Amino acid sequence: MYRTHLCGELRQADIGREVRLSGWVESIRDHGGVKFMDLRDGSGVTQIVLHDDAMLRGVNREAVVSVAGSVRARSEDTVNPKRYTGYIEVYADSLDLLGACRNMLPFEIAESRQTREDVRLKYRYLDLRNPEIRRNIELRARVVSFLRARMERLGFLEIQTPILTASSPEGARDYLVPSRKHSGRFYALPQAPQQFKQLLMVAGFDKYYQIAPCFRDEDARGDRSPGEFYQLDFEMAFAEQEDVLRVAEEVLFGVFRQFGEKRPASPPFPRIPYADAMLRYGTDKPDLRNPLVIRDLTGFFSDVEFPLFKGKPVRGITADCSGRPRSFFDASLKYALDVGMKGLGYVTLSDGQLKGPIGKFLTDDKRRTLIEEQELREGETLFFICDAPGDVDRFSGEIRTWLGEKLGLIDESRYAFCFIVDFPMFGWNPETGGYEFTHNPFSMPQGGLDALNGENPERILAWQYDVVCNGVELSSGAVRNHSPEIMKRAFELAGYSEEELEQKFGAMYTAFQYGAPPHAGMAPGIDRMIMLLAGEDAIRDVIAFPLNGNAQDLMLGAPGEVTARQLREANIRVL
RNA sequence: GGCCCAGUAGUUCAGUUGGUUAGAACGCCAGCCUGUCACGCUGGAGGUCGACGGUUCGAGCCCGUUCUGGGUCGCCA
Repeated sequence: MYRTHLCGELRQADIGREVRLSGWVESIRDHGGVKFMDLRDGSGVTQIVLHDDAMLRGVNREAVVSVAGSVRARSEDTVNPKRYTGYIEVYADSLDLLGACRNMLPFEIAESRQTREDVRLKYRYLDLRNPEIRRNIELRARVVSFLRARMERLGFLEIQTPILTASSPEGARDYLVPSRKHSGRFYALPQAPQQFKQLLMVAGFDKYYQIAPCFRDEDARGDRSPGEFYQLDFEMAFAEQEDVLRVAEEVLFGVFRQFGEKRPASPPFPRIPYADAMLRYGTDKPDLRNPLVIRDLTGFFSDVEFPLFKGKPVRGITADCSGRPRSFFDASLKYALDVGMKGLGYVTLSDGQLKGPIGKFLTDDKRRTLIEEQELREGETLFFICDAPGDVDRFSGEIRTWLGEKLGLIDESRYAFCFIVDFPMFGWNPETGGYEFTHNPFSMPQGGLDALNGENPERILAWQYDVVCNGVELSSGAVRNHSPEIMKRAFELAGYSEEELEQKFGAMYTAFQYGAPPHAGMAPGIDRMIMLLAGEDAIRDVIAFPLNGNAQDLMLGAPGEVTARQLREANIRVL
């Protein structure tokens, strides 16, 4: 009744047809005797030609109308080659106003991205009419559909896990839901389906996945939604680290090849041990498109009389800065100071001589050694980063990224994936004076019980891994600890008694005593995946109805106040 | 919670050293226009300069407080 075709469908082959189109009025160009209307729906835009003033009564931009008419060819000098439908137009015989647009628009649909974000979010349904935003949401739908198909082809079963669940003692802040029937008690929304998926392994569903909503009450970032986000959560029984990484390679490469505007490198993705990543890239989420690497120069400087570097770790980054003016090096120093470094030294190999602020502290012998060991070529500059052991890696990483960007070394045409593996299991917390889990308490320590009993805890590695793409952390995962004995000992090292372990993770601890298979998994973030695929910088641009940075829904007004009766029923008194 | 930036018309912004009636573009309203496609032309309406307080003869502009938004750090096992 409302339409025979979509607005983006009609072509020259349809000339002569009687059609009916429905959609939103994108623009009206009134020339007096003849009027043109662009009619838009999700598929595209078609030009309508009208001659009757009465037809347009009450019709303005963004009103919803239905037009019946005939498809006609455009004359050669009036075609619009910028549109697929630009070789035809629809001569309107009648027009029905289905939904008037009564209010002045809060912003121009086509330029909504230039508008203040809080206004966009308040009228998100208008923002979503913008084809640029709509494309992201369509992309998201296709990606999710692809992920489901691919996971199922690999033999995974999608299982929904509860949204109303128990508060978990570790990790992020929970969203709490008061219980009506149990006064003073609370559900929590899941931060991740972690425990459920592991219990599914115990139950014998040996390949589980889910497009899983996750809820965490933490502050937002550009690449982190406040409140809620989605993960491609999966878990495999009778699997070790390599089994999981191969699934991740297949799925991620598949989705990035099919939907990405850039070129993903083929699997296998590099496996980089955490310690190497920190040394070579200064971060555990390196952007491998940046060819610069960090070298350890601590040994080289150990016998150099240079007070600023005395007794501290030193790192070096070699970059070709030839042709860069003095201001470039001043800017590099300014950046270093901005991020909290005390300085940034460098030497440049020029006419076979090392020139620059640090050069004069080196003997001729050391200069030769430096040039040879670092394989310095004419015109290249070696930057020195020196700071406290806890800071030097991070600062080196900042300088590596800055140099890569400023020197234009980042290859924007590709997706560079890697796995970071071999994360440390424990870290020393000077405040509590004890060891604590650095990542996930459910991870299996490498070396198992023997390592926990024999090794220095700080040297124990976990079967724990991250997926990183272009410097963005896409996922964490781990081989899980499925042995009650090992779990007990691991928690003991982190300062928990068996009673506390049972109290906090009772269901899992008990379940693992009834025959638990070895299992492993991960959970790539869907929102970040779409962000990379769509080339967006803000995660809100790939979510249909995102919360703002303060975790508010400006459209529906959440969080909002509730009635006294609702509070009474929930057994809540507001302070 | 800390730090940085921004709040002026529906939207995006300009606003000089503190000085007459706060401007522009787009949008909106009215009129004209038979080939536009970001149509064009003419005219018009539209402002608590985020709020409060202070300095001053005089504040959009200077000072203080506060609110809102964006970014960032903390946080995110």
